[in-house]
Amino acid sequence: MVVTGVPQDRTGDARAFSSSKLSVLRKHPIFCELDSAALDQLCRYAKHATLKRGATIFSKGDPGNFLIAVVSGTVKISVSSPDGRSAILNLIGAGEIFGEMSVLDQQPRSADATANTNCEIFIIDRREFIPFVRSQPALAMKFIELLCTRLRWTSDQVEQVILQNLPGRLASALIRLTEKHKVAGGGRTIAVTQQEISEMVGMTRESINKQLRVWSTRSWVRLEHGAIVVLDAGPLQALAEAGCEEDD
Amino acid sequence: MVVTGVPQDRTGDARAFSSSKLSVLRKHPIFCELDSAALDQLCRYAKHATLKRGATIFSKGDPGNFLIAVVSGTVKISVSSPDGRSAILNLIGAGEIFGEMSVLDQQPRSADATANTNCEIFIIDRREFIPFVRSQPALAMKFIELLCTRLRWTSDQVEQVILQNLPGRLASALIRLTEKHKVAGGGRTIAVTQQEISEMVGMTRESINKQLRVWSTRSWVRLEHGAIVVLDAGPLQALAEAGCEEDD
DNA sequence: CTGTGAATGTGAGGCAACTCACATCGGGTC
DNA sequence: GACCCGATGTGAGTTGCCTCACATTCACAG
Repeated sequence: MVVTGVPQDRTGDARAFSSSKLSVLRKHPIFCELDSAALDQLCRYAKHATLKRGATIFSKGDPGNFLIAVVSGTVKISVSSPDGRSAILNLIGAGEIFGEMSVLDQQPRSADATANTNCEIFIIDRREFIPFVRSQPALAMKFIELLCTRLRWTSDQVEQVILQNLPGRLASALIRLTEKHKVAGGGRTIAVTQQEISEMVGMTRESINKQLRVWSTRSWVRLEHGAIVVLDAGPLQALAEAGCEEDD
Repeated sequence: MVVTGVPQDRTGDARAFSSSKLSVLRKHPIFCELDSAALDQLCRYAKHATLKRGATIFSKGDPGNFLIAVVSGTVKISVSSPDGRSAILNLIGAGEIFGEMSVLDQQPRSADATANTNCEIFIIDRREFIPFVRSQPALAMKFIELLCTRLRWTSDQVEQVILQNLPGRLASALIRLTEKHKVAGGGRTIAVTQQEISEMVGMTRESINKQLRVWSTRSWVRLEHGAIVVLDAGPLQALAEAGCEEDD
């Protein structure tokens, strides 16, 4: 029901991870300003787990009893229709947390979370976490910021999907993804498959592929296996902002 | 830039509104648990204003220096593309608040807000409000809940727009709107025009009209001027959950 | 009760994106 | 290196929704 097919902390010794837990949590923007004592307490709550690609972390409709910090790998947040199509709402990478919404508002999970690659995660239980938040007032403000970030991301997605056509949506998605992993320099590699992009923008893989091919002949992007490299963000930015214009 | 073409509190006497302010704010789920002293303080911060239909409250990209409580009327939260098409992200009715996101995270407005009907509103400035929130720890938790509600609403919208076809999207939108103004009883009237619905689901008014006509012949809905009455939510619910199925 | 503008109703024709049906490529594993 | 499977590339035919171009109805102001 919770983490399926996943042995939890095979060492059996929680302290074996406590130093790495500390260093991982300390780096997270949500927790980085906590004092050592608080971080230490949080580490004791955090349970370590490893997941195989494809493992279900939670499903839409589940009660939301825990939040998750991703140590390595990526997690896919998605919803799916009865006929098998699915929409990717977000991809959560190393150093990010997710699943906080249901923990905070006690409502059921609003989407599915699955391991998109093999993953290493920390699980923090609601029963321990909520009192912890109450004891750390600054943490509530951090969560407000996090929720605002999520809301902006999701609103952007609505805006694109409703207002833009294929080239515009794809360009917007690429820009959003390059901005997420803010790396300096011109060529930004986005580690997603074309299938994944297609599920993020709500169009078919075939259509996405054809558009990307066009752009690759113009050297706006380079296509690799399991990745897209944005070579020239300029024209893509222009397309993303144009709303529903031509691509040619 | 802020409230355009709007005389602010024409009486010139803030106290003339203080009792009504109090009664309005007290009713709001965000503020209802505050003690009288705190509510009183909040009322002193709240500036009263009336807006004509179509008035701009804020625009996408503006700095977010105030939050708004709607006393009467409805406010439209929308984004628009350069070619004039627009997408409605939310409709805010009497008793609700909006514009909190930019106030909380200090980022620019992510959408436009305009008076969808003549409105009466309270404006609360960020400079006064943020210290107030910090002095009322319970209020932060309330805002976390509010943001979670917004996030669920917006995620739902993404899900619908990506996964569903016209009948499914329209059905989902109608269900969501009936649930928002939770009124007991079978026939629920939704006070929106077909144009507005079309901008919420991202399809043309013509397409929406044709679908609604089909449903009205089956007595699932009744069409009125500026409103849609849901007579039988059952089949609509089924369509909304079916994802991308037929409507017949 | 008459004019006016917003909201609604309806049809004909077009096209962007989908569906389906493949071929190809790459990176693993045995 | 032989196999396999997931990812990518590509074309031909189909369709759901859009576009455009109107008629009609309602609400309200004068």
